[in-house]
Amino acid sequence: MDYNYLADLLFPNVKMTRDELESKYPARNLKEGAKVTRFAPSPTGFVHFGGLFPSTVGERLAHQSGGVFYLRIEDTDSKREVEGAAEGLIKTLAKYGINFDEGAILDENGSISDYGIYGPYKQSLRGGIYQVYAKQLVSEGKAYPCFTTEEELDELQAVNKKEEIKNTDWQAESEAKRAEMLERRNFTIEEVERHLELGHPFVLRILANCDPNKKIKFTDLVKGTLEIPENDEDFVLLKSDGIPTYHFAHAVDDHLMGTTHVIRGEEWLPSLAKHIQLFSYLGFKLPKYMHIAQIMRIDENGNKKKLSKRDMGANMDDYTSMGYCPDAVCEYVMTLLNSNYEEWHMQNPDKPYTDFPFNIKKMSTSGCLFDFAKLNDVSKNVISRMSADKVYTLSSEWAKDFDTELYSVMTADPDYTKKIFAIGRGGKKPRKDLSVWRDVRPYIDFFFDELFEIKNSYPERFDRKDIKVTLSEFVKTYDIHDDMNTWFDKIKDIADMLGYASDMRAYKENPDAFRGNVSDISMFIRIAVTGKENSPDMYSVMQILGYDRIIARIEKMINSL
RNA sequence: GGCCCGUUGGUCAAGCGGUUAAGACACGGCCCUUUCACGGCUGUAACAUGGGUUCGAUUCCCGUACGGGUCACCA
Repeated sequence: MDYNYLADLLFPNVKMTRDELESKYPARNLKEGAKVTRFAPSPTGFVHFGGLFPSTVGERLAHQSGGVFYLRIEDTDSKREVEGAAEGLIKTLAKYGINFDEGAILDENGSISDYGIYGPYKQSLRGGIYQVYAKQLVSEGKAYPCFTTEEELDELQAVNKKEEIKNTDWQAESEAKRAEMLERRNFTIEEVERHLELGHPFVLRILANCDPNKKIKFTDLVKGTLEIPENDEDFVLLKSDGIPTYHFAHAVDDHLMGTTHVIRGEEWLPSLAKHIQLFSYLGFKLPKYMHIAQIMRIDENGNKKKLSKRDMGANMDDYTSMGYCPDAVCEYVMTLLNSNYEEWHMQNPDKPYTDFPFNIKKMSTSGCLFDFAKLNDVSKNVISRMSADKVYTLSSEWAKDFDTELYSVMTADPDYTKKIFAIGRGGKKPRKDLSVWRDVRPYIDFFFDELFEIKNSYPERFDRKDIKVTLSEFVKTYDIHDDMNTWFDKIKDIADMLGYASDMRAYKENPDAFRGNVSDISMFIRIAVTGKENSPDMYSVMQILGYDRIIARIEKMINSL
């Protein structure tokens, strides 16, 4: 077989040689140890949590080492491509601190363009490049055209249509398929010419003359030493439309773009043998690989499942609508990625997570379950460290998009709202009431008459008459200029008057001697003023609400009792 | 079904041949406290399983079970 002739037959328009092509992509000039990583999503939808994982690893590794982190769009599957997905991806990633040095970027018009000399960074624009390598492989007898149609293939592997067949003999089926496929490798130049003349489409397959019984020892930076069987599958390199498959594009692009570390989910592990073979056929240096564990969720049956796009917590846009701070999400990701992150953070509470020395060796080899409780805790701490101003700014930005009523109320008088957020904030032990911006409304609503409604919500156990007396007495004596002690002494006076203990210690020693205690008296007032049984410190709350509002609310409550 | 990966408390996980098997979240109790939130103290709770190797295995090897992934002209 004259492979050069076959190559010309198959790729008559490819004139460029591999050397000519590669001269356009010089080696990167980076310092020793600098890592070149990439995020290479296919634009089929939104960014999901599972995608934030590898991209965070890539970003950290590259930027921590003085290397390059770039974005490549893997849009080789036109059927699944979603309009505008790539643009959305970039914007979302940016929110989470995933910024690219190179690659497909958003220009000032908001559309994708190339930045860097290793482009194009959209695979659909790289057709000519793949063809050069494809032609080379054919001319070396390492790849061949296959004219089997998709329909014929489907018949062969009815088995692979998963669900339906649970009990059939997979092995027999796949052997039959393999035998059939092997047949396709026996063709003559004349047959190829005939097919081509008839305009039959073909795919380009790799000639995988490997022995699956032989194992390759391979070291993955996360998983450690792996033993995988050699690839024996004549997988597709170029689809019938001339566009490469993931495998082929991965080899060519990561070689040309100088990727040093390929970071991807462990679902790629089964195709690793294909990639090793391809790199070797092509004479490319194999990059280092990091197959990182998947994020899991619990399904209806209590089993772990890969967190998929549909699941709660998958879509990053959901985090935005719930009001999670990107910083909190990033920190949570770090805790999952490097188990010593939390310890480091406790020692360096004021440093950004980007100062943390990210360590590949500390990465988990097993998948982890997504845990909202933990995220909330991280988030609560992140918010508790913010200034009142910042909380105001961020929460009102959120409310603008997701709670317009709250937005208009809270932004009407920014200073007033900021005072609310300032309660219990800034000290060594700040309040931690807020995990997400969605929590803001129930936390602050009673400060605004527009969102506040007087209603008798006193629990049964309280004596109505005592409540009434307490409220009237409070109105009589309340002076907003009182300091905290004076203010509270007045409340204690009411307690004494009604036979409630003003001294908690005395009450605890002999509860039966009193009708109740001062906390009950406080509660009478709290419910009238805030409508809630729980609130931040009452003195501060009242200082912010102001005399008129307090008195009005209490009097209304007295009348409703 | 083949192949690959994994398995320490409810969750995330330290550990890398000898430990009272850390810590964080969640949960319970106590303290502080006018409620809440915070903070302090404290409690329940784990090495999937069977064989080896070894003076000694959570740690190393083999098997089993269980879980996950994958088996496309998708990535």
